[in-house]
Amino acid sequence: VKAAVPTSRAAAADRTRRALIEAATKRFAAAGAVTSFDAVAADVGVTKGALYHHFGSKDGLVEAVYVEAVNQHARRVIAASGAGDGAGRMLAVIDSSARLYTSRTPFYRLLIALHHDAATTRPSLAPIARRVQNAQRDYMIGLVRNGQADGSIRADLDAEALGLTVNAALMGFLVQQLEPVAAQRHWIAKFRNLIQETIA
Amino acid sequence: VKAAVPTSRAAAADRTRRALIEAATKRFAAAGAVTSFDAVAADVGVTKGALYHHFGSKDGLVEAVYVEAVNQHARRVIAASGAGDGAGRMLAVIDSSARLYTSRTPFYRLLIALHHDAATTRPSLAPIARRVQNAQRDYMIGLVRNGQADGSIRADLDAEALGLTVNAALMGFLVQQLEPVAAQRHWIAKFRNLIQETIA
Amino acid sequence: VKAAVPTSRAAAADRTRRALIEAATKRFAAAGAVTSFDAVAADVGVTKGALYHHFGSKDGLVEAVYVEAVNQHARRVIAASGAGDGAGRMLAVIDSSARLYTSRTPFYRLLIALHHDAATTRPSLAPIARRVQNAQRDYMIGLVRNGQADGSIRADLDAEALGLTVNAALMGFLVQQLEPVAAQRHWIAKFRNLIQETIA
Amino acid sequence: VKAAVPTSRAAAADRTRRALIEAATKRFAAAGAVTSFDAVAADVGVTKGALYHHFGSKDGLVEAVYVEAVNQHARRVIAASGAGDGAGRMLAVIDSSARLYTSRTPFYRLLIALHHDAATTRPSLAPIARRVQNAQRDYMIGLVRNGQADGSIRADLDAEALGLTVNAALMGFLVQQLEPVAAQRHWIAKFRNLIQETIA
DNA sequence: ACCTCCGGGACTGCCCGTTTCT
DNA sequence: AGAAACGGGCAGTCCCGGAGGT
Repeated sequence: VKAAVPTSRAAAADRTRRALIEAATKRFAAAGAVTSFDAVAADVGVTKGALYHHFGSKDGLVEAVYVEAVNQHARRVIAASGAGDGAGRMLAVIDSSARLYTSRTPFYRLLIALHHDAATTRPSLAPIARRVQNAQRDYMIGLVRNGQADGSIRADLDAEALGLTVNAALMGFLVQQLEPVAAQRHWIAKFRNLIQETIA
Repeated sequence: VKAAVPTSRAAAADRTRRALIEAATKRFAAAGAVTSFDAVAADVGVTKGALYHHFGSKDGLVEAVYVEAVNQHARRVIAASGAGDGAGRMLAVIDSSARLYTSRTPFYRLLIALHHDAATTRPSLAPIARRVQNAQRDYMIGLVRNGQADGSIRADLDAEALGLTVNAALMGFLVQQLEPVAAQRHWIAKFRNLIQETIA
Repeated sequence: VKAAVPTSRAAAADRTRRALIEAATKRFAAAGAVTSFDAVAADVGVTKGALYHHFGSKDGLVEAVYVEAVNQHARRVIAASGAGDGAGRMLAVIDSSARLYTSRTPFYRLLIALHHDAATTRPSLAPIARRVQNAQRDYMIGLVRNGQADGSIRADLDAEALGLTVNAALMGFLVQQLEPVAAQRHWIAKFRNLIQETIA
Repeated sequence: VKAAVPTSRAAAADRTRRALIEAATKRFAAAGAVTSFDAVAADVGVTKGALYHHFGSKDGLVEAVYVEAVNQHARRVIAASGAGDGAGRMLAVIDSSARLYTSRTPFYRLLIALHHDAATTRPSLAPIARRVQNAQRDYMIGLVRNGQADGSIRADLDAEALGLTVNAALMGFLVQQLEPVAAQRHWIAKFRNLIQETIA
C-alpha cells in the first residue's frame, strides 16, 4: 500500500553512487587509476562533493570500482560455466574468457590493473586482489575435481596442478592485450585444444 | 692507440646516465612509473636538469628503463636455458622463472607494469611491449620444436600450443605476486610437474 | 503552572545548542577559528545541518563562542575581586589572572584570538572585542579609584594611568603563553610586587 | 676586476625571494597567515612554482615572513634606543613603540599573530616566538640595569620586575589595536608618564 | 521544529614535467 | 649540468544550501 513513492531521495543517491562507479570504471579501464577525481564527477554531471560524500577519498572510489569489477567478472564466469560436466564447464570458462578478453572491452584491463596497483601504489587493495586470485584459482580447481568425479576428466591428473595451470594461463593471455584480436583468439583456441586433449 | 685520458670527459656522463636508469628502475619497480622526476635525480645526487639532458623527457626515461629491463630479463632467461636438450631447456626456463619471481625482487613488477602502461597511459611503449611478448613466445615455441627434434618432447604435441601455453602460464604466475612466496613456489612446481608429465 | 512535560521538545534543542558551543570553544581554543564545521558537529554527535540550523553560519557560531567566552572570563574576574579594599581587589585580579593564565587551559588563548580575529579575518567581531577591552580597562581603573577612596592606594597616583597599565601588562603576560609555567608565574609575581610597592 | 656583472643571475633570484617575503608580509598582516599561496605569488608577478622553489612549503614561507618581521622590528627598536642614559633609552623605546603601534601599519599585527599562530596552528613557529619574546624582555631589563648603573633609574627598584612589566605592558598595548589611534596614543602617554615618575 | 542526507562550488597547498639562462 | 621559474592539475576540504524525514 505504501510502495509507490519509495523512489524518494535515498534512491536517487543510490543512482548517483552507481553512476559514479560506472563512470569511474570506464575511466580507470581506459587510463588506469590516475584518472582525475573531477573528470569522473563531470562524466556523471555532479561535482566532487558528491564523490567525496559517497566514497570519502580517492582510495575509497578505487576500491569500490575494483570490488564491483571483480564481482561482475565473477558473475559472468559463473554464468558461463553453470551447466554440464566438469570438463565442459572448464572449457566453457576458457571459451567465455576468450570471448571477453578479445572483445577489447577496456573493462578487462581493470582485472590486471587491480593486481598491479595492489602491489605498488595502493596497498589497501591487496586484500581484495588476493581474495579474487584465490577465488579464481579455487573455482578452477573445483571444476577439475568435479570433472574427475563425473568421469569427464582423467582421474590420474593432479587436479590442483591442472586447475592452477589453466587459471595462470588465462591470466597470461589477459595480459597480452596488445596483440591483434585475431592472434589472441588463435592462441586461446590452441590452448583450449591442448587442454581438451590433455584431460581426455 | 686510442686509450690515454679521454676517459674522463664523456665517461662521467655515461656513468651518470647509467646511474639514473638504475635508480629509476628501482623507483619504478617499487611504485610504478608515477615516480617523480626529482626523486630519481635526487637518488643519484643530481638535479632534474641532468635527467632532462640525458633523456629529453619523462617518456624518454621510462622507455630507457623498460628497454633495459626487458633486455636484462632476456639475458637471464637465455643464460638459464643455454644447454641441454629441448625439454631440459624449457624446464630450465620454468625453474629459473620460479626462482626469479619468488625472489620478490621488485624488478619483476616492471615486466607487468610495462604491458599495463603500454596499454593505458603510455602508448609509446606499445612497440616495446609487443616486441618482448612476441620474443618470449617465439623463444618458448622454439624450445619446444628443438625438443621434438631431439626427441625429448613428444612429437605428437602441437608445438605452438604447448609453447604459448607455457609462456602464458608463466606470465600468469608473475601476476600473482601478492601471495606468500611459499605458495607461489608450490604452484610453479606443480605446474612444472604437469608439463614434465605431459611432454614425456 | 508551566512545568509539566514540555521540557522534552525545545529543551533538547537547547542542550544541543549548548553542547555545540562548548565543543566549538574547545576546538577554537586549541586550533583557532580555522576549525572545521563538521569537526565541531561530530564532537557533539550531530551533523553540520544542526550547526547551520542553530547559528545560521560559521560567523554566527564564532560570535556565540566568543561572547560566551568573554562573559565567562568576566564572571571569573569579578568573582575573584569581589571583596576587600581597592588595593586588595586589584591585587586579587592579578593573582587570579596568574593562576588562570598559568593553568594552561587552552581557554585563555581564546581571549587573544578574539582580538586577532576581529582585526583580521572577522571584522564582525570588532564590536565584541572593543567592548570587552573597554570593560576590562574600565573595571581596573574603577578598582584603582576605589582604592584611592578607601585609602589603600596612594592618592597622588594617576588612577587612569595605573589602571590601564596594570590591564595592559596582564594582557601582555597572557600573550606570552609559550614560556614554561614556572617562568610565567615568576614574572607575574615580580609584577605584582612592583605594583604593590608602587601603590603603597 | 671581475665584479661588474654578478648582478645577473643569482641576484635576480634574491630579488624575487625578497619581493615574495614582502608581499606575503603585507598579506599576512592584513588577513593572517590564511592568505593563499597564489595570491602572494600573483602580487609579485610570479607563479606558485617560484614560491615553492624558494620556501618549500607554506610553513617555510610563514617562517621566513615572521623571521624577517621580528628582525625588522628589533632593528627599529634598537635604532630608536641607541643613545642616551638608561632611563632615556627605555623611554625612547616606549615612545617609538607608541609611534609605530599607532601608525596603524598592519605590519604590527604580525607581531601578535606570531605568538598566536605559534601556540595554535603552527607549532614550528614556537622556537621563533620564544626567542623573540626572550630577546625583547632581556633587552628591556638590560636597559633598566644600565639606567641604574648610570644613575638615571632609582637603584632600589627591582630591575627585572620593572623591565618585564614595561615589556608586558607594551605587548598589551599592541594587542589593543582596535581602538582609535588617539585613544591608544593617550594611553601609552599616560603609561610613559607613570613609568617616568616611578623611576625618578 | 529540529535535524539528516545529499550535493554544490570554490579554494588551497602541493607537486610535477618543462623550459630558459647561465 | 644546475638554478630558477612556469603553468597546469589534482586531491582534499570547507562552508553552505535545499529537500526531505521524524
